[in-house]
Amino acid sequence: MAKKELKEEMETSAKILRKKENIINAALIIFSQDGLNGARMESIAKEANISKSNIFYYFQNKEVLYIAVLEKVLSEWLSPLSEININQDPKKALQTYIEAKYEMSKKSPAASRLYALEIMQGAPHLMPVLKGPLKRLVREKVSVIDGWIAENKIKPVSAIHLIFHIWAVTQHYSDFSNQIEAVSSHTLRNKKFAKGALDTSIQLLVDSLIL
Amino acid sequence: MAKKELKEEMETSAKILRKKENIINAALIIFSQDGLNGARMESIAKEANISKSNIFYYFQNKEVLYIAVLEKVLSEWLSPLSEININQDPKKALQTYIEAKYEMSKKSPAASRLYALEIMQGAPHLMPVLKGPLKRLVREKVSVIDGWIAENKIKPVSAIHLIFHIWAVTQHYSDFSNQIEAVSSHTLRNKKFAKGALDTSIQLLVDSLIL
DNA sequence: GTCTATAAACAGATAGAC
DNA sequence: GTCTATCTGTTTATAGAC
Repeated sequence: MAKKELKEEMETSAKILRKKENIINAALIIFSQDGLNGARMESIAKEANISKSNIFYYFQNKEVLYIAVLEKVLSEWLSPLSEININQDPKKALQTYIEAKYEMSKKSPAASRLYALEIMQGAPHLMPVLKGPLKRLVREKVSVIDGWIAENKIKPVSAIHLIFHIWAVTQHYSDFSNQIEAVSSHTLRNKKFAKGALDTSIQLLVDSLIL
Repeated sequence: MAKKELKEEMETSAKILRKKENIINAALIIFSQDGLNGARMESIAKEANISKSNIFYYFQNKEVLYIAVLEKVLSEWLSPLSEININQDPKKALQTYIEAKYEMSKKSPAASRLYALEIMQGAPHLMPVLKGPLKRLVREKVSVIDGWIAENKIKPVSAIHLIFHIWAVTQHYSDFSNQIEAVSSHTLRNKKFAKGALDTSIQLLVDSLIL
């Protein structure tokens, strides 16, 4: 019966997705530590609690798996920027954006590291996204910020460099947490320390621009 | 004759150092792209224009070479912070520090990336330096900045987070140059763009603190 | 679908000629 | 000192039992 077959197919499909999801999550942890070349399929298998060959049942090869991990990470990684628009209050909009970036870095440090590794290695799998959708998105937000300046709502500042500064800081507290912890004995997991980091960013990157 | 032998030994030694230097420079390029595990000795050999086995004549194994590269990078990487002291004018001192960090990132992007990769992978070879000399250095500079605040020379700010913000930005323009170039079509090699980056950092991280 | 066993390719390191 | 050839251990990927 067609209806039953369809239901079974959906269940199977959902099951496959869950299995793939499990592998992708394990792969994210390993790839984010060692990069594409440095990561070992054996380590991913161990992390996922399955056999190495089982991974190859779901993913053709290492690179296909890597790209699947990147795609999962990317969508959520670039989304908060989209929220900013010209009708918002500048202080509130920028503050919300920075908070969202901090929140993501804290929630998904592995995703942050993987993104950083990919970019630092020349973004071989990501360059089209950077040059296409991300570039358009940034250009759009630059004109929003320029609009605020033109309306005398914030002090003059280079919009694109402001965006880069925000990216720099939020990425740094996540990716360099080892150094930060070694030097200061704190990480973003410490609430007071996290508040200090965020407050300093707001003070330097937002409040300093408010007239 | 003793004098002649000594001279020959020194020449040999200098020659060995030059050879080692050549290998280290090639290794820096490869390690900074792929990290310790991801890098291939074959790639380093090719970059150095010698055979793979020749590298092993000068360096016992891959890790010894990696540590030699790290040591070369590290000394110059952490030095500019030392210059800051309480008797300087705050604006000038911070500005000079930021300029020095930008200059280094521009001059040695590979060194910057290698340092970032090592930190992101848990700093297995660098942790003692971070927890020892770097931590002491930072603590010292925090008290310099706190001194400026106490003397009402700059606005109140979290000194350690200010330092982290400066590190974040200078590291970012170097390590994420691929993303920056993809998005903005410029790099720090473009003088006008580099000036825009530096000016924005000074505006946000220094001038905003001046009373 | 998942596993064990194994093939095939690769990479670090060594041996030995020159 | 530098190279080519090779050894040895790993690692990706496949074959085949269950």
